[in-house]
Formats: sequence, structure tokens, C-alpha cells
Amino acid sequence: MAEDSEARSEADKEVDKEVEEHESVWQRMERPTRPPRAALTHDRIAEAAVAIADAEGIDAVSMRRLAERLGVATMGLYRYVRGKDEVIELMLDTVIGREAQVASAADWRAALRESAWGLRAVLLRHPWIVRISTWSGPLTPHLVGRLDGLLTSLEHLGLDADTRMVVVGTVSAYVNGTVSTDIGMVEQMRNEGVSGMNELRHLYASRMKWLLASGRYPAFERYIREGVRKDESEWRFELGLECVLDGIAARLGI
Amino acid sequence: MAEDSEARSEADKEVDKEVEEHESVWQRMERPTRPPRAALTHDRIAEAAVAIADAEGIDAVSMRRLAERLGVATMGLYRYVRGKDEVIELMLDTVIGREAQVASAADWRAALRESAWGLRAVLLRHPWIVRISTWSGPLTPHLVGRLDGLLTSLEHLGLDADTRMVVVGTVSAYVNGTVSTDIGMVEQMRNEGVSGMNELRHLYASRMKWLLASGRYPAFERYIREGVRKDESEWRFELGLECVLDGIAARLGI
DNA sequence: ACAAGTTCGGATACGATGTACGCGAACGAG
DNA sequence: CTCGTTCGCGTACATCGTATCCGAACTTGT
Repeated sequence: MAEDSEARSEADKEVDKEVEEHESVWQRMERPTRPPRAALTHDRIAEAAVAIADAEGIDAVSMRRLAERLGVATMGLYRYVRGKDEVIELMLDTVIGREAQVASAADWRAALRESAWGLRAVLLRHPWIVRISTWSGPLTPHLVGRLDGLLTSLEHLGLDADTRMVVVGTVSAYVNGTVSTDIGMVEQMRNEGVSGMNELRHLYASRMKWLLASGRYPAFERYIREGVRKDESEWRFELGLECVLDGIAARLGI
Repeated sequence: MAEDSEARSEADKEVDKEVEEHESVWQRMERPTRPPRAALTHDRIAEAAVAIADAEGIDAVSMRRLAERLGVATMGLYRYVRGKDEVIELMLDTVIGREAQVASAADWRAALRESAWGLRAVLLRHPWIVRISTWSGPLTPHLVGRLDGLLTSLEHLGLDADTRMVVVGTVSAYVNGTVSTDIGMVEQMRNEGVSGMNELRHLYASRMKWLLASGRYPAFERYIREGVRKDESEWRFELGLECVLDGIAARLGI
């Protein structure tokens, strides 16, 4: 599979090139001119790009890197995508389609809640998504499919179409915003090469200490001193989410 | 003093070195550089970078471009910043400090509401912020200042420190998430060179039509047909925000 | 006032990126 | 069997971030 093409080393390619230059017509004639390589498909491209991004972050996804992983020349990719932006679109759609099913629960609240938790899990599994979901227009098929599912769970509640969309948008905004913050730390951890929460805190320590030393942020300082659930991001997410759902129910009378 | 340094263990020195390496721009900025000399200052750098980003988008902010605008050689910038990331940090802090004051209203609800509207305005004015505020979770002074202000408005309500932070985080997440979506369109408009909402819709038309033609998204289709407030992003923002505030009030009993 | 040392900004260069362009080979339909 | 379309390759270019070294200008100590 992809491993085969990946296995071809740089040295191999060089040898190939040299041989090609010096060999006779006859040799060239009898060899299948095109090595039987795996064909490219949009799926394969997306899959490979997602794999790279998951392993090394979105910045590691370059056209060259991607082509190399697929055992293909860089420009070969451009037969299938108009540019890197489309690769990103494919990546997003692939992950959403594969992992972000919208829950179909009985009542709207359970449906929204489960979908929110599900999306959160997906975003944490693929942290690069939060950096790209606002890059390009959100009109990929699976994204619309997810949106459709959420809207469906809000029908027959007496809300008009505009309000239904606001409800979905509000919950989605909350999830995206919250998870973005959490992921900011994860990303920073990768960038700095640290691997644990404590190491990260140590890394921030100097900056934080300096900020607090100014004495200009008493309320923030109180949080640093008094807060005891700084690591419990699930607890935070749940409390915030329930607030949002409560508010929707209260204000819209559903 | 000398004794102190003598007494300092090898490990301590290592820590010092590490701390120094991770020192933020802000810390370094505070140490006075020999003054009347500089043609360049952190302020000037930030100001110029913001101007470029406002005019042509964040992607137009390159070290070369920035230096050119400041009438300086590219590498001259590196005396003041460790790299492009720090330029971004400076930009963010500059704008937040200049334009994102936290409202100090009587009750927490008004304070949060006004701050949310204010932040929304800032983000719309500088669309590039939403693309960088989640890049890294930079604790810039003005960002912490804003956070501190928001936390202050929640004191004396009987909430513990963790819960106060959740409230602030929830509202902020909503604002960021919502505005991100709106800005997605704005950015796309710049990229494609269109200038009006209608042109953008026309640009999306084919994609949209194709998506709907599949018939797989009935609920979404209903929104397209029935929704009459698709352009009223302020209305959407307000409704969602009030839901969030309602929910906070309801669930936390404040 | 002069020497020593620090700081500023400049120039060059390297590796990596996205992609425009044109080519030859492979394949499916007439 | 041919011919047009598709596929993938290779070269080339502009641009990016930044490592490294340098000379000149200013501050400071004597």
C-alpha cells in the first residue's frame, strides 16, 4: 500500500534517474514504462493529509510532504485538487464525515448535548481542525450533513427557521470557542516539545509570575490562587454547555 | 548578593537559563534599552504590522513587508522580536489594549453583555484576530487585563473562583465562535476579491445548488427557503448572547 | 578626552513553501 | 489502429522565516 511507495528511499530514486539516463533504447523498451504505482484518489489524498496532520500538526502538511507520502510527484496532486486550500477542505470533510456523527436522541436537548460532546472529542482528536474551520467556507458536504442533522433535531418545536439556526449556531460557537482554548495549550505543548501539563505550567511560570508581580490583575490572581479545578476541562465544558442549553430552553420556551 | 550567587547550585543556574529562554517579549520589553537611539520600537513594529494586517489581511504580514514599511532591513526586526510569533503577539496585545476595554457596568449581566458586543466589534474591525487568537494561547498583558476586568465584574456574587472563570470562558467562547463564522465569509470575500454580500452569495450559488440538489439535506434546505434573516448577523448575535446570559443566570442562580 | 564595550541595523545566504507551465506516457472510444 | 483525453513528472520561480556575521554608532569608565 502506501508503505511500499513510502519505502522507496531517496537513494533509490537517484539510482533510477541515473540508470534511465544511460540505458539503451532496448532496455527501456522492454520495461513497463510506467511502474505500476498506486493511483491517486481524493480519498487517498485526504487520508494521507489527515494522517500527517494528526501526527505532526497542520503545518507539517505541505504539498511536497503529502506527495512524498503518497509515492507521487508533488505536482501530481494538482490533477485532483486546485491547490492546498482544497486539500484542507478534503481533510476537514473526511474527518467530519468519519467521526462527527450527529446524535439522534429523543429530545432536542439530549441531541444537542451529545452532538456537542461528540464534536468536542473530534476536535481534541484532531486539533488542527480548529485552526482551519474558519479558514475556508464551511460548505463541505459532511459539514452540511451535520448541520442538517442538528436542524432536524429542532423541528416540530414551534421555532421558526431563523431561530433554529441561531440555536445550532450558538451551541456550535460555544463548542468551537471552548475547545479552541483548550487546544491552544495542546498546540503550544507540541511546539515547545513538552509533553505534560506540569511541564507546560513550568514553561509559563516565568511569564505568569511576571504578569502577576505587577499587581494589576487582582481578580485574575485570585483565580490563580483559589481555583482548584484548573485542569478539569471536562467539568468546565459541561458546566458551560449546560448553561447554554438552559438559556436556550429558557429564552425560547422549549 | 555574591554569596547568594555562589550558593546557587548548578541546578538553579540551569533553571535560570531555561527561564530566560522562555521569557516573553513583554518581560524583555520592560528592561530599558538605551533610549534616544532607536529608530525601531516595539510599538512601532506592532503598529505597522496591525496596519498591514488591517489593510491586506494577516497573510500579508511578513517580516520583509513589515521591515520595508518601517524603512528598515528585514533582520533589523530581530533585535526586537524573537521571531514572527512575537510580532503576532505584539499585534494582538496592541489591538486589545487599544480597543477592547471591558465595560464596567453596575450588574454582571450588563458588564458581560457590553464587553461581548465590544469584543465583537473589535474582531469585526480586525478580522485577522480570530485566526491568531487560537494559534497560540498567548498570555499578553492586555488580554489578561481584559480577563481580569471580566472576572472582577463577577465578584461578590457568591460564585467560587472556578465557576467565575467558567462564566467568563463561556461568554468569550460564544463571542469568538460566533464572530469566527461571520468572519469566515468576510475573509473569503477578500480572497476572492468580491466586495458585496450578493456577489458572495452568487459565488457560493453553484456549490450550494449542487449540495441541495442531492436532496440529502431537507432540514438545511428548509432553512434556505424559509429563513428570512440570513443577513442579520447582529440579530443572531444578540439572540444567542442573551440565551447564554440567561442560561448562566438560571443555572448559577445569580 | 580617549578607550572599551555595548547596541543597533544591514547584508548575505539557506532551506522550505505553493504552484505555473509544459511534457511524455497510458488508456478508452471511434 | 488511431486519436484525444487523462494522468503523473520535472523544472523553475517567487516568497517565506531566519541563522549568521559585520561594521558603525552610541554609552560608559577612566
